[in-house]
Amino acid sequence: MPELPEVETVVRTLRPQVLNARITKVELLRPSVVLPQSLPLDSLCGCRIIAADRRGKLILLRLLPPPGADGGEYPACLVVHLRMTGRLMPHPTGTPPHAHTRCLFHLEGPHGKSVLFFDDVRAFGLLFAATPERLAAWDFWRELGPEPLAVPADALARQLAPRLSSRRGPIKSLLLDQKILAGIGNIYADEALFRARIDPRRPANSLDATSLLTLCRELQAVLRLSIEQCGSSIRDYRDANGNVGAFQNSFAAYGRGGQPCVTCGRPLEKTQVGGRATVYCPHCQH
DNA sequence: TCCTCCCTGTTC
DNA sequence: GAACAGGGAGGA
Repeated sequence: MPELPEVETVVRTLRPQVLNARITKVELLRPSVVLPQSLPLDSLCGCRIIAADRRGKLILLRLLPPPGADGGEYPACLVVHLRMTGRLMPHPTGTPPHAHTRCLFHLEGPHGKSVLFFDDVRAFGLLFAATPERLAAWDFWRELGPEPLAVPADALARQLAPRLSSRRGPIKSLLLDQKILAGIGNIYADEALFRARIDPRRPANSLDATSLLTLCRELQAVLRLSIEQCGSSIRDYRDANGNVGAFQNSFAAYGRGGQPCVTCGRPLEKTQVGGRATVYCPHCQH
């Protein structure tokens, strides 16, 4: 379940392997993973990868059109969303597709040839070969909320305050809303709320400035800790080298329903908030 | 603002 | 053989 720290880790491990490589061929094994507004993936052929970035949970491979490109429409970037079970990993040329390989990108780079695999067991992930115009017209992209780590915690709290002040829904649901804040999923929402000692069911507009600042501080802290440990691996997640993360060993709340709270020792409660599995400590979080 | 669906492997 | 995992779209 790649969230911000996992996607950041994928981008960091992928970058040195694909930078300055040229896409020579694309094999789309499952056409439904391509967004309807995408250019045909064949338009990626000849393009050179000049950067690998992250925005929220999105991976962006920035592209330069082939030299002497004329007339035809070329993508400026390839957007990849791993959703639940997506993986992006280069393999040696000739490696046969796996059972859940959705797309293959053949690359010719400074370090030789390779094939970038997009694997996705549950086929929730998506690919989008985008021009700047097509990207700007994508609602999800246009409405994406602020980056949680782009500014200090107090500035983040000031960005969030007006977005939460009119919302009576549970604070956890709003943390998961990519329009409010980009990159947070179920793991880091539960972990941040636990560390901030805030009940996930509390109406968002009931948080005062102090609580919101605490939440922003704890959210940033937990995201940074996880990035340091190369993210969390529940079952599917791997970085672009095939390595697992380590932060799952540091979970205080996520997946620990019924186990003792690391703060007070009482059992953690498992419930549903906004349809999502949620674990919290009824004694410590208010 | 909440519910259902998409998708498939794993767990109960 | 059903329940569950869950990000996001779409509908009630």
